[in-house]
Parts: sequence; structure tokens; C-alpha cells
Amino acid sequence: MTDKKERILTATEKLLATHGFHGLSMQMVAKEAQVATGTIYRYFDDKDDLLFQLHEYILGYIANKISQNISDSMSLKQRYRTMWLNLWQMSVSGNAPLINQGQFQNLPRKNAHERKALNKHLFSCVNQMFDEGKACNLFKPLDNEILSTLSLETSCYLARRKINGGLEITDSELNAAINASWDAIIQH
Amino acid sequence: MTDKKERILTATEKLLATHGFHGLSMQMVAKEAQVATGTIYRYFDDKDDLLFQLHEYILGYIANKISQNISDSMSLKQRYRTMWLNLWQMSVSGNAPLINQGQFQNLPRKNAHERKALNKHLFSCVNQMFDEGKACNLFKPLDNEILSTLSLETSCYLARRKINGGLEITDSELNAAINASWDAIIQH
Amino acid sequence: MTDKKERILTATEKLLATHGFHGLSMQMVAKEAQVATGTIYRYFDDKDDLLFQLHEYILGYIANKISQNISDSMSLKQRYRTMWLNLWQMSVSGNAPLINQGQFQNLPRKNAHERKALNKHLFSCVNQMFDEGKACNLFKPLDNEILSTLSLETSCYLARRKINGGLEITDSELNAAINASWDAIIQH
Amino acid sequence: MTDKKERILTATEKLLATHGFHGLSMQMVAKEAQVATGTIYRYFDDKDDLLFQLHEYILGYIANKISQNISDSMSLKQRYRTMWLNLWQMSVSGNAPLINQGQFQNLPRKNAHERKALNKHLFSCVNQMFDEGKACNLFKPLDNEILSTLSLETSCYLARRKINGGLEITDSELNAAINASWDAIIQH
DNA sequence: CATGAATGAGTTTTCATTCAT
DNA sequence: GATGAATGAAAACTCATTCAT
Repeated sequence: MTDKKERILTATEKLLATHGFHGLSMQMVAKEAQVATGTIYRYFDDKDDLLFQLHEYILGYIANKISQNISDSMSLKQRYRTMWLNLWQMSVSGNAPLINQGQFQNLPRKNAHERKALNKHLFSCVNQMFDEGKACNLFKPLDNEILSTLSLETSCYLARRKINGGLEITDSELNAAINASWDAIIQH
Repeated sequence: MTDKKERILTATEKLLATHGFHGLSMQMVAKEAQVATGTIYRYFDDKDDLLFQLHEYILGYIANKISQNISDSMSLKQRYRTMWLNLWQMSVSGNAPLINQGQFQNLPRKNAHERKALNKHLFSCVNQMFDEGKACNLFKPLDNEILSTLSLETSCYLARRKINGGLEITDSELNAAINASWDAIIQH
Repeated sequence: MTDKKERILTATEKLLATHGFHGLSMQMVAKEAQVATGTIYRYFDDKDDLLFQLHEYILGYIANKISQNISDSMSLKQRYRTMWLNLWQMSVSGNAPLINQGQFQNLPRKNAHERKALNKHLFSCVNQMFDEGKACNLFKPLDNEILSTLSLETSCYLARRKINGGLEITDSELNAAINASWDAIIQH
Repeated sequence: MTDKKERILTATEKLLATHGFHGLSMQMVAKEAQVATGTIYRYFDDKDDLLFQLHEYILGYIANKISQNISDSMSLKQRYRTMWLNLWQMSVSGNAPLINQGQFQNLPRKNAHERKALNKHLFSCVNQMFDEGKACNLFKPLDNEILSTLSLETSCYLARRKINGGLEITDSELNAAINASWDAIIQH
């Protein structure tokens, strides 16, 4: 990806996180990215396309982050814990500001079918974990999306609360939260 | 609250749900609310103020909805289940379209302290449930905000997935999801 | 004149002085005058009429002020000096804010002919002074308007400079200024 | 200064002269200047800024006009007369319509200090004349601002009366007025 | 390729005036 | 007479997009 294109995407994400959709102008993006306004239109058809491509860009970033330090030799619980913390770190550190903002889902997207296929591909390590867990009767026999929402994603939601200023959380509470979310999906 | 003010808030909410933030103009609001554009400015300082007050208005609506059909005589599990479904119904039916959308992140906000106080007051029935559950050692000894994020709120997150088009969910799956989220917060 | 009408005129003058034409709204006038907006329209046809009547109101006020402590028995120089200081006091004290603002001449007016007749009537003591001075060859044989502009009115212009912040002036300088302006109209 | 910026300033001045502050809209300015409305906002923050910058622009114009055909070799009286008539011509011809109108009173201003410095620089030829006159005891020993108000500026005030419709003045009367204003500042 | 000034349709906001109470 | 909520036309201002350089 060109340097400029990447700068534009990064700038857009940053501005979206700080100013929200309401209040994102192409001139602001250009200024933040240190390019001319016209330059944006070399890489993106229009504003919608910029937002659309940003969505994919972020998705790729998250997929990459979530699977860091994961290997098949790790136990399911270890893998779960690592992914949960990967998400948490990313959310809390502000590296992917849009996830914790819940603004992410407002980006324009492909249709449901395409998205599912994309997710399956990008988040294969996550799906693999859920599939293995269900195969050995450790996990409840539910759709991966449901399992993910009930467990892994609580990581992002907690991070959002922390960042938005309401929640203070200690390391031991964080640990407890990971285990609690694990309890949601395992069989008892 | 004046008739007109309420009509403006309702109109705004409706338009926000159908068109999103991007396509919300004061003219549209005025037309939908059947008032003159200038009238909006009698009740709200500007567009931001309108959105901010809408936020509070909706919060009140949600608080009211969540506690419907709840009584102290019900068991904790029954209360939990009812609240979970109250949230789910509201989210899925589109009656409180904004709750799912994280659209309010960038509105001017009260500070964390004020917000916490407000939440405590509005969602007292929720807090009471968590407090009782912890008192009798049924629930894990965690902060109510954490417990809520891990359990009740999954209702909204699942609803969002459903609405956004990705997720189809049967009644029995829904039941399983409720129980799974309950598992997250009870002691095992 | 009704109490309310007077309050409206006074409020208008004050607001005009502080905010200028640009930035004078009927609602502001109503608020400042502590009447309802609609009330203004009981006493004035429309905004232009309000401004027009204000002009006459102020003119009357000035005419009254300028002739205070003037009697025919005083010498011309004494009368001149007194009028000059009457104008100066009024301008500097902020009692007739519009004169020093130079905004006065922007108020809508009757046509030149009517105005001349009005001025002749209102400022008869001024005209009398100039006429007497010319009759005894003390003053230069010029039109009263010209004489007034060259002499008496410098009082207002100096006051304006003082109020606008640029000019500091001592009592003896003030005296010198009065005498200098007198020099402009007497024969040498 | 850019071509467009100058065109906007000129258009604004013209419209202000013909329609007054009351009837000056940004659309009109754009149309008169033959630019798009948005273009104005490239060069000026908002309407107030446009007016403020116009003020400075006109001040420069006046300073330039006032010193036309002035040379150090001319006698003080000649210089005075020339400047007086320069001002008169400019005021009467409507080339600097705003000078007479006191319309700038309510614009956001520099503070008194800055303004004084600016004036000293712009109107150096005026100040030089007054300084020389005082040095050789021809003029009264008063502050230049006072001298100017009592003498030179009567040119503008008379012009204003003429333009506003009240005053007709012949060439010989004009001459007499110049000499009369000169009398105000010289020692007798 | 990159620029950024220019565009003008579309937005937010104001405000003179009316009118039911 | 007095009120002030309501109006809506007209104003100020924004911003996605284009295009000459």
C-alpha cells in the first residue's frame, strides 16, 4: 500500500475516533494526513469509499493483532486468554481507536454474506478455537458468532468502558473477568 | 415536557434510526416533527444540544423499559432473564434504535462522575439484582459494571449483530445465550 | 410617552451602542426592555419605524441637553463654552451613547428638507448664537451648519476619541480645545 | 494580495456604501465580486473578519490618498490645504465610502495601543506637518490627535453632511471652511 | 502524480413578524 | 393591551468534489 494511502487511512481513523462521523471532513483528513485534498481522490472514489476501505483496513489490523502469540500447541484456555488480552491491549492502548468507540459498525460495509466469508477468513484462528472447543464438548454447542459475542468480545466492551472514563479495573479483576467470560461458553 | 419538544425528540430519534447521523438535517427533523425549523431552536441551543438531550431522553426510556415486569418477589434468575429479554426486545424491535449503535460516543458528555451517579439512579433495579446476587454468594464478587458488561449487555450486542444483518438466531439459541451469559456471572 | 415605549427606545439605544446595527434583533430589544417581543409592535410599525422614532427621540434629548444652563444674558463666548461642555459631558458620560459612536447618522431619517426644519426648531438656541455672532461681525459669515461642524461638534468628535480609548485629555487641554474651536469661527 | 481577496474587499466596500450594513449579505458580496460564496471563506474567517480586514484595507487607502501631491518643500499651509482637499475629495466622491459613516465602531478592534502605532505609521505625513507647525510656534501646543480632530477632520465631517443631503456648499464657502479650520490650530 | 484554490449546493442558524391566548 | 411561542424566509457558513496548474 502506498505511503500516502496508508497515511490517509490512519488519519481518517484518528479523526473518526476523536471527532466522530459528525464532524469528519475531507479537508480535515487531508490536513491530518498531510496531503492535498485532491490526493485523497486518487486513492479513493469518494468519501464513502474511503470509509469502506477503512473498514477493511481496520478489520485486517484487528485480525492480525488478535492472533499474535497464538499457536496450535497451546491449550484452548491459553489461546482464549491470549486472544482476549490481545484484544484488550489493542483496545486500551488506543491503537485501533474505532473498536472501543463502537463506531466501527457504522462504517459502510459489504452485505452480510460477503462479510461472513471475510470474517471466516480473517478470524480463522478464532473460529478454529471455537470449533475445537465444541468438538471436544468443552464449549456449548452454539454458533461461533454467538460464542464470540458472549465471551471474547466482552474484552472490547470492558475496554470501552475503561477508556470512556467510567471504569477502573485492577489486574486481578481483569483476570476474573477473563475467567467469567470463559465460564459463559464452557459447559458446566 | 412540552408537546413540541417531545415531538422534536421523537422525530430526531426516528430519523437517526432510519438515516443515521450522516443524513440527519434540522430541516428533516422539523418536517418530521411538523414544526418550523426555527421552533427547534426554541428548545435546543443547536444541533449538538439536540443530540445531547436526545441521549438523556433515550437513557430514561431504556431505564424504564428494562425494569418492566420486574418485581422483588421474583427469583434472581427470573429477574435476570426478564431484564435480558426486555433489553433484547427493545433493541431488536428498533424502539430504542440508538442504544445499539454507539452513535453517542462523540456527543459532549457529562463527566464520568455525573454519569455514574445518573446510571446508578436510572438502573437501580439492575444494581439491586447484582447486589443481592453477590450478597448471597450466587454471583462473582465483581463490580456491577463489570458484571453487567459480561452478562446483561450481551443482549444488546447480540441484538446489534442480528439487526446489522449477520446473525440469525432461533428461540432455543436465544435461551441458550441467556443461560450462557448467566453462567458468566454466577459462581461455579 | 408610555413607560413601555420609553423603555423600548432606551433599550434600543443601549444595544445599538454596545452591539451596533449589525447585531440588533427585536428579541434582544424586547429582552433588554423587559417587554414581550409582540409589545414592540404595539408602539412601532416595524424595525425601521423603531429606528426612525429613536432618531427623533435622541435628537430631542440632545437638544434639551445642549441648551441647559443657557440664557440670553450670557455672552456669546459663555454660551458657546457652556454648550460645548454640555455636549462633551453628555458624550463622555455615555448618556447618549449613539452620538459618540458616529452611528447616529445611520439611523433612518426623514428627507433633507424636513430634517433642516426640525433642526432649526430643536437647536434654536444654537442657531440663535450663531446668528447673533454673525450679526455683530464676531463670527465668520458662513452657514450655521458649517460653523457648527467646525466648532461645536468637535466636542463630540473629541469625546468619541476619548471613549474609543485612544485619547487622554487633561482639563487644561480641554480648555485649550474649546478655545481653539472658537478660534475657527471668529473673525481674526 | 490575491486578486480574489482584493475583489472581495472592493465588492464589500461598494455594497456597504450603497446598501449599508443592514443590507449586506455574503451572497451579495460573492455575486458582486464574481466569486462563489465559499471562496470568501477561504480568505476571511467569517463576516466579522471580512469587515475587520476591510477596515484596515480602507485605512491604508485613506493614508495613501491623504498624502497625494504632498512634498516637504511645500509650506505648512499649502500642505494642510492639500491634505484637507484630498480628504474632502475622497469623502465626497464616495471612493472611501466608509470613512464618513462611523460604521466601523463596533467591529472587533485592535487595542488602543496598537491602533495608535498603526495610525502613527500610516499618517506620518500628517503628524510631520503638525510637529513642524508646533516646532516653529505656528500651531498651538496640543496633542496631534486633538489638532487633527479640530482641523483636518472637519473635512470629513463637512463631507458627511453634504453627502447625507443636508448641506450645499460652494467653492468659496469650501475655501472659507478650510481657512476657518486652519484658524482653529494656529496661534493668534 | 500531486496540489490546493475554487465551486455552489446544501446545511445550520437567525430573526422580523404574526397571532392565539 | 400584553404576551411569547411559533413561523419560515433569508441569512451565514460548510464541505464533497473538481480541475487548472
